Amino acid sequence: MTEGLGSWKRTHTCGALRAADAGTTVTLMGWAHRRRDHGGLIFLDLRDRTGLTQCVFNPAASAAAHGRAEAVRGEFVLAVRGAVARRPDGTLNPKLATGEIEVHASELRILNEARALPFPIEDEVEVDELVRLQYRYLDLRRPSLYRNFALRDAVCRAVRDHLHGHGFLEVETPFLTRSTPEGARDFLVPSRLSPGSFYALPQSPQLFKQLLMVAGFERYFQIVRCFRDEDLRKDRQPEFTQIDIETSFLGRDDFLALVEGMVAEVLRRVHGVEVAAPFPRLTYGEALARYGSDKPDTRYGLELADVTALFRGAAFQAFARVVEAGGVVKALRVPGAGGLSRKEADDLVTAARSYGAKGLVWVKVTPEGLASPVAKFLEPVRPALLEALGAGVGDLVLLVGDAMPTAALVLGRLRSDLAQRRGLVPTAGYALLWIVDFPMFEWSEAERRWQAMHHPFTAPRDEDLPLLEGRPAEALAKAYDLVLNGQEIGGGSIRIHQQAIQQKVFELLGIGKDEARAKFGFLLDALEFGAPPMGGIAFGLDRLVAILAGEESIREVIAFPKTQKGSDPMTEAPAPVSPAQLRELGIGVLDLGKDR
RNA sequence: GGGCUCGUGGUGCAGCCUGGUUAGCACACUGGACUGUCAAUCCAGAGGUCGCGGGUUCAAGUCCCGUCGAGCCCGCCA
Repeated sequence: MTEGLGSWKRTHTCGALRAADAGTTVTLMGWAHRRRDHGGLIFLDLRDRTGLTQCVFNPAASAAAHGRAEAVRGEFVLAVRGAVARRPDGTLNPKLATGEIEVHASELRILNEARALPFPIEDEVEVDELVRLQYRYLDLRRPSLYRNFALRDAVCRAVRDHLHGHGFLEVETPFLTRSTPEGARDFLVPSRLSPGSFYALPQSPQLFKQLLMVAGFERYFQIVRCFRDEDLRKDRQPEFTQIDIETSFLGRDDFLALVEGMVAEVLRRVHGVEVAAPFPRLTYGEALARYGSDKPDTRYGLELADVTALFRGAAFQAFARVVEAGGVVKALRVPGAGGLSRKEADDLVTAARSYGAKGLVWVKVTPEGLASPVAKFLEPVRPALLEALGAGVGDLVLLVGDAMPTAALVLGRLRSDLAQRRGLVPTAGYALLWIVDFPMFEWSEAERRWQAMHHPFTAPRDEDLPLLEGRPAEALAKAYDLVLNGQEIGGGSIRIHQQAIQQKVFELLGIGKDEARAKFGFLLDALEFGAPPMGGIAFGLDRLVAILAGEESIREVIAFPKTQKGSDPMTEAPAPVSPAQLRELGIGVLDLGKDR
């Protein structure tokens, strides 16, 4: 019953025809979106990626075409030939771009049939994500999802055009490379030619892009897949895409200006939005103090306050001891939230604990005074506390006493939880923000050693170089993150381009001379052969596109994403391989059984 | 590694708390009717290992334990 295209050529897409086309004979191709069979007349909405066109089959006009249309079912692939006609008065459909016209079909070819679908091809149908992923090729037929990929394409094109226009070269770097210490868990690939040895898939092209700068390429970029074997989230996939950029001979501010131009170009081209450059900047210390986050959403207020001084030697022992030990007391005033129930208050305490706080003090400001489990201890500082926060009757005040940065981070997360729950987050608009002056190192209590906050190749600020001897905790880095609406969309730094400083940083990170030589020898060598000053950034493309598309999850902007367990329900990857394949690679699989 | 939520015809859900008729509804699907619909309408029909395994009970979709899968979160993600 199905047939080929023959000599037919598609003349128009299904989203193209307008009233002005009335009278032309056209050939459309696409999928049978919906069929309305009136016994005599059959209406058939033909869909391609551009839209819908109503085709009318009239037995009086063409009995053959009408006969074939009777057999058409959902998602059959069709070619329709006929004359464009203005729709009769009263039958125009304002919901369709093509709603002023219809095609009076004279010929119909059924190019392929389709089984009954597991779910309808419609926007806003709620289908279990597992089923969507099993039939992803059907899921992707939904117009809203197609739009996400058109948007993703437009973002990539804007990035490429902008960077090419500024002298950048797109260069590919290896996927099969070597495992490096620090950072995320590596995906490993066994080597057949060197049994027992493994490649690692890159967590990012970090080292290679620096080597391209040593090579004198000056301006490099790549839209490139990166791999990290960590647990998944709605904004984290094991393979994801970065816009990776590196430049030579640019200081931090010149580089940031260049990046701002690119981001502005993207927003202009995909959304027609003009953003003002330079973007606002906040130091890491300020962001932490004011918002309790290194990626604050500045579209709403709810800033934190520091009330440490009020609790020094205070009656409230829990806080007094924290202050004594060098900790801080941070406060968050939530205007008009004083009406929360006991359960809501308890939930806040539970959340605060899960975020790492030892506890959370909540205070309702009522006409009768303070309502709180610890109200009587707070009474002595009540006037000072209310004044410091500008709090009044009806407000809720949250207090966390702890070491920095814990106290601020806990309140920062409660701040964003509460803003969301109370509907304070604007749904439109873009708040772009640079966070700068990150610390070079953070202390890992678990490993009892310093860790690089950004990565081990990040340069310290010139004025902080001396701090590397003895006071590394105070050294700040030439690192920067770009934050969009409270999400980190990019991060980078000016790199160390002098071997001696790189060696010193490795030392502080507990990477000994021999280990550094063994794992990064090629980089250390390169730094001795005339490395230019360099710096760069990497954007999380998936996150950026998800935000621009208004999607919660990056899975909505990745064509074939993985589930939270890292599997693909369609291909059923990962899957076991044959013993022969393993033998060839010199690999045996351990039986880890129940209790590994 | 841990916490929470979910799993019932193809899809989305109800039934579970308080065990006991033939597991119900909507959409999709199949057949029929219908010449202006656009979520077409009307009539009829088919379709279920209630994720899987075990237990309690006279009796389990329902209660208990385990397990698998999905989602969200904590840890993790330089």
